[in-house]
Amino acid sequence: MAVQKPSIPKGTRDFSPAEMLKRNYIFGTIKKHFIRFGYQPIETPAMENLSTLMGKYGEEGDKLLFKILNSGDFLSKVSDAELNEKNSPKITTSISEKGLRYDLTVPFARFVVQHQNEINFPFKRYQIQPVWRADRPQKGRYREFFQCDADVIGNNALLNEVELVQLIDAIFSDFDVQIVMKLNNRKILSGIAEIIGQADKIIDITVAIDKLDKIGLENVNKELLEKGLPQKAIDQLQPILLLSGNTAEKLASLKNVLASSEIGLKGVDEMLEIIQYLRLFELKNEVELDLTLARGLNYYTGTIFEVKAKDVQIGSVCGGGRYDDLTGIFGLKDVSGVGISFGADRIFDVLNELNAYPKQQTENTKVFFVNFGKAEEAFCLPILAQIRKLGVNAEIYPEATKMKKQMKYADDKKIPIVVIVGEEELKKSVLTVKNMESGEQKELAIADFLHSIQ
RNA sequence: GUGAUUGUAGCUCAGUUGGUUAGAGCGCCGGAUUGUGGUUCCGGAGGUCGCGGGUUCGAGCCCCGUCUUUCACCCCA
Repeated sequence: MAVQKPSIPKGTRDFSPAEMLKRNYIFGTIKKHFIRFGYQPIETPAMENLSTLMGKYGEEGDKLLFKILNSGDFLSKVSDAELNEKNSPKITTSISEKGLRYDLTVPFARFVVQHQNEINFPFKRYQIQPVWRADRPQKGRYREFFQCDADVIGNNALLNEVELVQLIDAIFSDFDVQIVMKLNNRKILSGIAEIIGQADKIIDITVAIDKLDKIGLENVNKELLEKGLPQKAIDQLQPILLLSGNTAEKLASLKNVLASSEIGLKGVDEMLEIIQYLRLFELKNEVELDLTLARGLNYYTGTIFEVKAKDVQIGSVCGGGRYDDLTGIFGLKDVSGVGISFGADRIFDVLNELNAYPKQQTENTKVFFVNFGKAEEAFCLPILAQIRKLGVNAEIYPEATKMKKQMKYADDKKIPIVVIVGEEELKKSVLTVKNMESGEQKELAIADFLHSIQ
């Protein structure tokens, strides 16, 4: 076979040991806080039945699903007529019945329905796994990336939302990254659509006003007009989009504006309750009501969250919301859930840009033994075993090659302590211990050395 | 899916209007130093110029296609 140039698919990445150390720090930190808030781990398969995934993420989402070709002679079930039509979406259902998961929330809803009799509600689960999306990669967007999800399902109380805010605050404080937590409520957005008489256009409206920050009011209005909203409705929308003041003031004005919309008022009340709760404790980061926050996923029905890093431009690093009926489609009615998803890969990019990793790397090798030959090995191996038993990371070079090469190996791996045992040390039954940072070295008795590294 | 952009040594990049044998820095390997890394000095290996086609006496350079990189749009962690 001809030699082929090695490569990986577009939008995917390899991670080196140095990068994995950083990523494990991110996953470890997030996981630690998930557990502290009472979440329990689950995992689901990388692939789901396509029927589970299709139609959950809107029209765009369906296009961005990676589909898996059926095994075997997958074309045998497709008629010549269908093939000649060349209608890809139509044929997809005949040749593919599995797809890679697009997020962790929909598989979780499926999991909950499938295991409803074993689950103790309210069920707080966390899940840290990769997801796949077939869009074009660009800054902060990959085709394979990790999400770290925490969801509470089977409970309506707004305290769940409040705890998620605390969780977000705790995690980013731990990372030492400044963020803004933006909150909104789909019911408020529905109320707004209702009072301008465009309830059926809710998705177009939210998608357009989501861009207010980015493209400005004029362009948002232009887009709304293109989507078929009457000018009168757009005019009615203006004062709402331009609401100013702090969160409490905005909510007070909204209460007036949405007076005739039952659902809108409900949304305002929910936000008010959350704000009340948030007065009970201190947060390190700011929380604000952002009426332009819409979030694309259309299964959200209540509170929606989005978190942006203050010092790095990279889109949102965490997002989520409440979904009242995601399990309904799988046959379990009236189970509401709320959850958030941390974008580990974006957090990775943010921490890289800010160079915000802790200096202490606990996963690295701490003690390295230079290998001088069989007799020295026999002397060192029991000591090495004891060091490991003490919980200290340690290794020995696998063969007696040139010392220069072994020292360079230790230096490259940034191992802080090198133990040298050659003929002389062997005679005296001692260790020469070198501090790689200072360059100092001294002779130590075995017991003294073991004591010093504890 | 739309519009741009990128590709030359392991990495970062030079390479003249198309003209002999494609260069540098870093890294790698060896030596100076048969028991000492990170600094120094000397030497060496490493390239089908992303891939395929075309124009030309001649292509790393021009044209077409394709893949890849990065960015924006759509959408989104």
